[in-house]
Amino acid sequence: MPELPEVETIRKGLEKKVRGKRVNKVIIRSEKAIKAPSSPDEFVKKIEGRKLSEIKRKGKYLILELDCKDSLIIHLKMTGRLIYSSEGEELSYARVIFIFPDKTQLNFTDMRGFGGLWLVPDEEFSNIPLLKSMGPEPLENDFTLARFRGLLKGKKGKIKSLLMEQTFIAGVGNIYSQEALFLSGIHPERNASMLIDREVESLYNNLLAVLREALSYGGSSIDAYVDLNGKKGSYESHLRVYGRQKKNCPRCGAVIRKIKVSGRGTCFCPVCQK
DNA sequence: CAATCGTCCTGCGGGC
DNA sequence: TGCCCGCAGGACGATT
Repeated sequence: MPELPEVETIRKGLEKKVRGKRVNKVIIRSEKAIKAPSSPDEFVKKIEGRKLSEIKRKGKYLILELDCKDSLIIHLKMTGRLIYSSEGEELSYARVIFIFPDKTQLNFTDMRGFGGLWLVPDEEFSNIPLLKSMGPEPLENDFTLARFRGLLKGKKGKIKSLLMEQTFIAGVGNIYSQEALFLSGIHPERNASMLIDREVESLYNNLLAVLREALSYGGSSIDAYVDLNGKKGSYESHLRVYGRQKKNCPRCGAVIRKIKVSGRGTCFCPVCQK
């Protein structure tokens, strides 16, 4: 499931491969993938002939600005992929295809079909409430320890659920919330209001560290994630607790446990994380 | 109001 | 061994 490091890897790929290109043709194979506008025909008409300008990211959303007032928003959810290929490739898998004049194309594929594309007026994002209420970007310079402390103030929920809330911090999901908590020695079910100063500082440092580290490896290929060239990330073999239930803790050797936190699978070391 | 639950979907793997 | 049930989960809407 692509989180910040994976989506950012794709964003960089898009910047390199498709930024500045004009979209000659749009093919929709799965109308369900088009979330806005309600008419897929309108989606096609508004994009064909337009040029892709800036490629941005907000949390786990990709924002492809067109050379008009509209932006193409993409969320990959669990199994969505964006694959850049030469024209004609990947056609049988793709739900939506964007074809460029240089005989290349951008394919949106999505096995489970939770992902989606929105074409919305620039910066309005009216159909996507979360884009308006998105929390701060953890890897930006203004995300300081003081700001993190401020965000936590008055928060009462389980720390792991809080980390995954996109309105709290942008782009953190099930993988990196678990990794950051492990590195900080904090049990995922601890109440956010009960963390002491030292733990908050540790969590801040480790969250940033694990996101940066994963980004440097091109993300983790959990589920279906690959980059724009169809290449897997290489961080999944470095994950310390995610998906490692019943295996040994890399730090103390104890058996890693798996529990449900707010209905989501969560791995942790019962010895290291208190 | 905040927390939790069900929903969408389908490939795969844990468990019998 | 082989098969199949249920797990996997981001975000949202409904519910309590």
